[in-house]
Amino acid sequence: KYVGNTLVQLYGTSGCLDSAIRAFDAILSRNVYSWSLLMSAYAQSRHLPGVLNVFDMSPQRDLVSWATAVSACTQEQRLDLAASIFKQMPQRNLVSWNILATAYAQCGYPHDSAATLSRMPQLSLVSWNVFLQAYAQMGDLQTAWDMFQAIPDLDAMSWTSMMSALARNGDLSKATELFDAMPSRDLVSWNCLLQANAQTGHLAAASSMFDKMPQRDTMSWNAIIHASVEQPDMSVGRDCFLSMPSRC
RNA sequence: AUUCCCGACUGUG
Repeated sequence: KYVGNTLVQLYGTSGCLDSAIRAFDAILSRNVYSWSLLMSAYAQSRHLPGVLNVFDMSPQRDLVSWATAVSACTQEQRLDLAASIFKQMPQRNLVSWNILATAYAQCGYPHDSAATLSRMPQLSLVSWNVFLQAYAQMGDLQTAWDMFQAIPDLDAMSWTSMMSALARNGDLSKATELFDAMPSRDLVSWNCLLQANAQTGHLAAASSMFDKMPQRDTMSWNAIIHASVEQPDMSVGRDCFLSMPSRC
């Protein structure tokens, strides 16, 4: 029933902006979802003017349309635009506020991010994760840790955020402890600790992780190749590079 | 049917 919208989404999320636009043009009866999906397609292709243009042309705008617009400004570091659009929103929900808090953090203002979150009447798990990341970004690992302990229903992002903060702070052993304690590990959590080891010269630990990983992507390969090249025997890095599949 | 249904927010990079 929503074949047209689904096509726009499919092309949009895979970065085929032109195809997404053609799919959108082919839709006979566009609804508010169609317009949002086209905005998302532009956002995925990092084309902020396109996002805002579609937003302006939309016959109807709902919370999601507004949220998509603000979020697109955020990824281009346009805090001024994000804040300006946020102020004009006719309604706001929890997600809107989460996006604003994310905007502050991503533009280098973790204190404003935390201040925003602390004024919110309700917090979701996403909010808590942004909160934790804001304190980590300020370098306040103690508060981040206290928050980590207090968050109900921690998810993979909470665990990886905390682990990443510890690793960035130079506490590789605590980061490793956290990794081992995680209820489930995904590619991002593996890559995070792999990179932490690789970037600090722990080639043995990095290699061991690399071998044990259930899946690897280009970031995993990049991390291990960089680490291999940083040590005296250059042939290790070369062999590693040559053994990398063209698609992974 | 504000409850179903196609869209928005957070982690490595």
